[in-house]
Amino acid sequence: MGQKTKSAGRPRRSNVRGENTRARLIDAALESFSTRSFHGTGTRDIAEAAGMSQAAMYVHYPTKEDLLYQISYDGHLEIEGVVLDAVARGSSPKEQLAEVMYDFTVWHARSHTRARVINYELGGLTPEHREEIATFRRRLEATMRRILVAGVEEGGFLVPDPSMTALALLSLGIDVSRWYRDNGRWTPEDIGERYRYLALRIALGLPQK
Amino acid sequence: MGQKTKSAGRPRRSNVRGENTRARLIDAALESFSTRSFHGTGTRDIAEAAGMSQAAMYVHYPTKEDLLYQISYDGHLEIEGVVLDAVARGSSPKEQLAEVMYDFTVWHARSHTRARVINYELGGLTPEHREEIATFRRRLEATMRRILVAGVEEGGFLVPDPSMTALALLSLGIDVSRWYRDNGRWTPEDIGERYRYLALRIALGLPQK
DNA sequence: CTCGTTAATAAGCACGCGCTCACATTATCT
DNA sequence: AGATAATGTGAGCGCGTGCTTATTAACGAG
Repeated sequence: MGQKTKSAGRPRRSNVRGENTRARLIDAALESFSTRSFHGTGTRDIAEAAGMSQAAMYVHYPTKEDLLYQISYDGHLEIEGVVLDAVARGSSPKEQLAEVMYDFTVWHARSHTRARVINYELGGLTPEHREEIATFRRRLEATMRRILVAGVEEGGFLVPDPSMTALALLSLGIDVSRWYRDNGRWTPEDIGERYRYLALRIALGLPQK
Repeated sequence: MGQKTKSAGRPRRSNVRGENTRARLIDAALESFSTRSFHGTGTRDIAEAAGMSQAAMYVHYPTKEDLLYQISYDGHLEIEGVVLDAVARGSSPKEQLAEVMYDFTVWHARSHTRARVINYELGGLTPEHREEIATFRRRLEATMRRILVAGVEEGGFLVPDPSMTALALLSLGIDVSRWYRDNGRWTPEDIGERYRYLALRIALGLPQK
């Protein structure tokens, strides 16, 4: 009672008709949030870049913040999928760490636009939405931590503080989205390979082939 | 000719009279930029937090962007000092890497407010100012790279790609400012020690004492 | 004491902001 | 075909934005 009806609840998924329009809005918002930041982007900019009137945007998203929320939600869902797939492919902690680190890093380089928004623009979310995204991130940290703990228990890993080390490994991948530039000297795959190597050195402490 | 006189040139350092006032403005801007982002902060917010009228701010800084520039400039100068001091304290690449990584990380945790602004709000700078800050950052990367290259040449380090590894090591420290929270479970020194250890494992590949 | 400089203010200007409204058009369903 | 809901628009509202202006007070040097 007395609750605002606006901007609450799950990401919307109404009929098919406006699907394409919504995708264009998301793309436009993504691009602008990434380069000019959430607060630096106007709703007019977004609508114009998506090729429609400003009011049309409000047909699909009730607030500008909802665009950011949708982007953040979808992005975190996607990363979670990437990471869980990578974990599933590995049959030992060492393999899992290698797979996760590679995919996580490659994703952050390849999708650096999206990654920048979902990592650095969370301050634009409402407290409720921010908290919802935070649980995604806690799950991610727990997944990484679990791999390290398993590796330690099986005897291969030497990791004195799995909690902080998990944070550090994720840090490496996340921060790629900050410094990565298209047309730089490395491809996302180059970086993924190097970072996988770094992760294994951190966990195993021995030079890897 | 035709150049805008405003917002150009080095950080200002006029007479002593307003020194304290300027410091208050910088502190207020720092706090607000850090939590609400550059574009999310109003000049009225800054002035009020600094305990003066909005117009008084313009006596000391010609634009809001100049506040950000001053913060960024001073911050990068400070980090550069921290890093160069650490390098000077080490008498071998291994010692230098250890010292730099510790101090760099501790600084980013301890000064996470400043660090967040100077790492994540650079998009608010004018292109000229942004470029000026970029040279600070290139120098920093070069310093780290030089340590790694020296360590490889002296035979102790196993680092296949010093450029990317230098970036990764700096990444680790920088990203601490993103996730660090006061009253968290670790002190800045805890994180510094752990990260020094990570750096040595990355460079040397062997478990360190 | 005078004069130029620095510091501070209250008021306000032009404009851009997020968002709404009344209304038109279009697609879908019965 | 006609009803219904979804999709789109132009105009505009109230307000907050960065910044300026006119003015006054305090200060330091000659």
